[in-house]
Parts: sequence; structure tokens; C-alpha cells
Amino acid sequence: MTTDPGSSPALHWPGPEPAGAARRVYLGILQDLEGGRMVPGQRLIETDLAARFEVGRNAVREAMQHLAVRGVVDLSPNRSPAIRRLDLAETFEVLDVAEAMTRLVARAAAKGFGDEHGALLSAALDELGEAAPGGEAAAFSRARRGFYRALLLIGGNRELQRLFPAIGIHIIHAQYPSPRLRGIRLADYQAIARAIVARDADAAERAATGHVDNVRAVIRELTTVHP
Amino acid sequence: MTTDPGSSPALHWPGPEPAGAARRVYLGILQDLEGGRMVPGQRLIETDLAARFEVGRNAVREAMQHLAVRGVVDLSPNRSPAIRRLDLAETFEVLDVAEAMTRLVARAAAKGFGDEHGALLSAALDELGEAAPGGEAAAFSRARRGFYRALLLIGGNRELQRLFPAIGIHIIHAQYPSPRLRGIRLADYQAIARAIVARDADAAERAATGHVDNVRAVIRELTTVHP
DNA sequence: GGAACAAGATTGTGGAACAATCAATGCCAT
DNA sequence: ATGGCATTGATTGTTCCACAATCTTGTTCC
Repeated sequence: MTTDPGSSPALHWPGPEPAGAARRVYLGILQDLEGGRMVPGQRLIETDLAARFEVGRNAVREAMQHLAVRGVVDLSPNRSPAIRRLDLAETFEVLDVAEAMTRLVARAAAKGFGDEHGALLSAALDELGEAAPGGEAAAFSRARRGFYRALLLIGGNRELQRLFPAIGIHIIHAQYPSPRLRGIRLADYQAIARAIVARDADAAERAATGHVDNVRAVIRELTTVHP
Repeated sequence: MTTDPGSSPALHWPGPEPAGAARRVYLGILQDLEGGRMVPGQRLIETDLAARFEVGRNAVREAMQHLAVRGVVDLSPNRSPAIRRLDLAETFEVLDVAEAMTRLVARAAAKGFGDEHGALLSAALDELGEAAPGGEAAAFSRARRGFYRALLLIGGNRELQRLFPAIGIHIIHAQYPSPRLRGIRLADYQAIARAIVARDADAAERAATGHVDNVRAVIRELTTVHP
């Protein structure tokens, strides 16, 4: 058995994640972001990160590329990478893309669901339920990723597995860290899961659409209340 | 004025394309692929490419990352990058993702279309018309990219601009270089453009769906005739 | 023929050095 | 003062090198 070092989850996800030294930087930045220790707009200096994570500038650059693919940082030539900041318009643009992709994920999972997937899905839901009420933001983020990972696995679409993680969802969570989003998510996820277990692709797609609509509504509310 | 070296197009696309040295490698590989000088499954050796394009191994690695994002090469640790090869199942998986995204692109363009976009769109269509009949594959590929670029520009969705080029379409064209696909595409693109000019989002989305269905049909035919 | 071993090829990684570019600072002239 | 301008420092872009880690291939021995 290969020794899986450090904070990596148990399941190996065949996605476009960096490996080796770059992975340390990549995961470190993501954790900082989830923990609120980095704010959108913040700049990242290569040499600082290289020193902090004890890697070469090479690895830092590689990690930045992956983070840029995930929509976490903005990369522009001769400028320090910066944590991506979404204005309201771009937030909804991201949600439009997220809706299209999430519908496809839900539909694929419903079509591909088999009895062997029941345990996986309910485990993901359980983890969500535990993290939702009052837990830390990081725990809920992990559970949410696990849920989508389960759906992608059930659906079996490799291109979707490759592209779905590239949607700029991380930043939306980082920029709108409202607890209200969590409760809504949990209920929506359960609805999606029900439709998947019932192998009802249309219902799963509707549930996914409804979920994104709910997220839109909460964000609209959060931003319009603000004077 | 900055000297724009070599084969770069005139319009600067604010997408996730590599810059500088890595760009040479990136564009070179893509051209090789379009020209049929590289076949799916072929392995790429860092040092060879570094020597061929007169850049450092760093730049080659960066280019490989970008190509992997575009779904052109497969990257796995401690292995030489290889031109991605799609089995039939994965081909249709890519097309499922392409359908969802293309629908969104068409819908966004229809909603965002303004009179100022007319010239851009018709120019893209003209270029397609010239390249379609008997021209080279590379010219048609360029025209096709220009068409989608116009749509993305009209739609104005920045997240879509970022993610759409990541769909593994390049490989599909490299693996199924049938002239039949070209004719179908031209007609479909004209239909999509008509709906966009009419600002009919539903019709544009239907046209996009129909187009992907046509591509599916051709590929199914191409592969089932083959014993 | 097959398994264990050895040699070679290729990638993974860090580091140094320098060029290129950008950002901030301070200076000067008006 | 203040607007423009040169200088300076900080940061990224790029190549080259060295070596470790890993995979691949070929060979030998049983």
C-alpha cells in the first residue's frame, strides 16, 4: 500500500489535482481561503510562498496554474497572482455556468445510479448533515465537495469529472460565507439525492436547477440588503 | 508598439492561454495536432520539445499544463505527457458536456446580442464559409474557433469564456477528421447565428442542441461502419 | 519461458543567475 | 503645490544546472 502523506483525503480522486510539491502549496492556499485567512484581491508573492511551504518557485508556479484553472486566483503576465474577486455580475455568470454543469451532473448520476452506489451517496449525505448545523465552514466545504465527488463518480462521465471542479465555486463560498447558504444547501442536496436514488433524471435535473436558483436568491438578498 | 511574434492572431483573447515562451510550445503542439503531425496516444518528451522550440524545460511543463486543461494531453505523474486518446464512450461523454456548454453559449449570445455585434458575427460566418468547402483542416479549425469566440464575446459571460475552451473538442476533431463533419457544422452554425441575431434564446439553444446531435450522429456512423 | 536484476531514459525538484517588467518613490521644473 | 519624469526596488519570466526519484527497457540467470 502506498503511504498517502498528510492531509489528503482517503479516496484518490483521478482529477486534475497537482501532485507532489505543488500539491502542498495548492492545498495550503485552498485551506487558507476556506479558513478566511486569505481574502479576495489579496496578492500572492512567489518567493514568500516558496519559503513558507519549503518548495521551489517552480512548484509555486505550478500550484498557481492549478488554482487559476479552478478559478481561485487570477493570473496576469508580470503581475503577482491575486485571489480572484467577483463583482456581482460575474458572480451570477459563475452561477449560470454552475447551473448548466450541475444539471448535467445530477442527470448523469441519476442515469448511472446503481445499487452499489447507495452506501457512497448516503455516506456523503451523512457527512453533510453533521457538518451543516453549526460546524466549521471548512468541514462543510469538505462535505460539499464529497457530495459532488460522489455524484460525479456515480455519473461516470470522465469529461465532467475533469471540468466540473474548474467552476469558480470556491470563490463564491469565500466571498459569501453566509451560514444561510448552508441550510439551503443541505435541503437541496437531499432533494437531488432522492431523485438520483429514484433514477429519475428529469427530477434530478429539476432539483439541481432549483438548488442553484436558491443560491442565487440568497446571494441577491445578501447583497441588496447591504446599503 | 509591442512586437507580437509569429503566428498569434490579431485579437487578444483574454482567456487562459499561456504567454511568452510557453505559448510557442502550446501553439506548436496544437498546430501539429491540427495538421495531423501528432496522433492520439503519442508521447511527448520534455527535453525534445525544449530543444525543438528553443525554450527551457520549465516552459514546456507550463505548456503541458495548459494543454492538459484544454483536454489535449493526458498528464500523469512520472510519465511522459501523451496526446489524449478518447475511446468511444469518452467521446460521447465529451459531447454531453459540450452540449450543455454550447447550449449556454448560444443562449447567452442570443440574450446579449446587440446591433454592434452584427459585423463580428457575419465576419465569423464568412470565414467559416470560405474554409468549409475544400480548404485545409487547419483553416476550418481556426474559423470554428473564431465563431465560438464571437459567440462568447457576444454573450459576455466571463466564466463561460474561461471554461468553454477547456472542453476536449480539439481531440475530437483530431480523432475524427472527417470532411463530413465540416459541412454539417457550417449549416448548424448558420442556424445558431440566425437565432442569435433574432435574439431568440430558446431557438438558439435548440439549434445548439441540434448541432451536437448531428455531430453525435456522424461520429456514430463513422465508428459503426468500421468493422 | 519467466523472474530478478542492471542500465538507461525521463520526469520531479530545488536552486542560482540574470533579464524584463512593473510599482513606488523622490526629484525637478513649471 | 503639482504634474511630469527618472531612478530604484520588488517581483515575475526564463534558462540552465544538478541531482534525486521513478519508470522503462534490455539482459542474465535459473
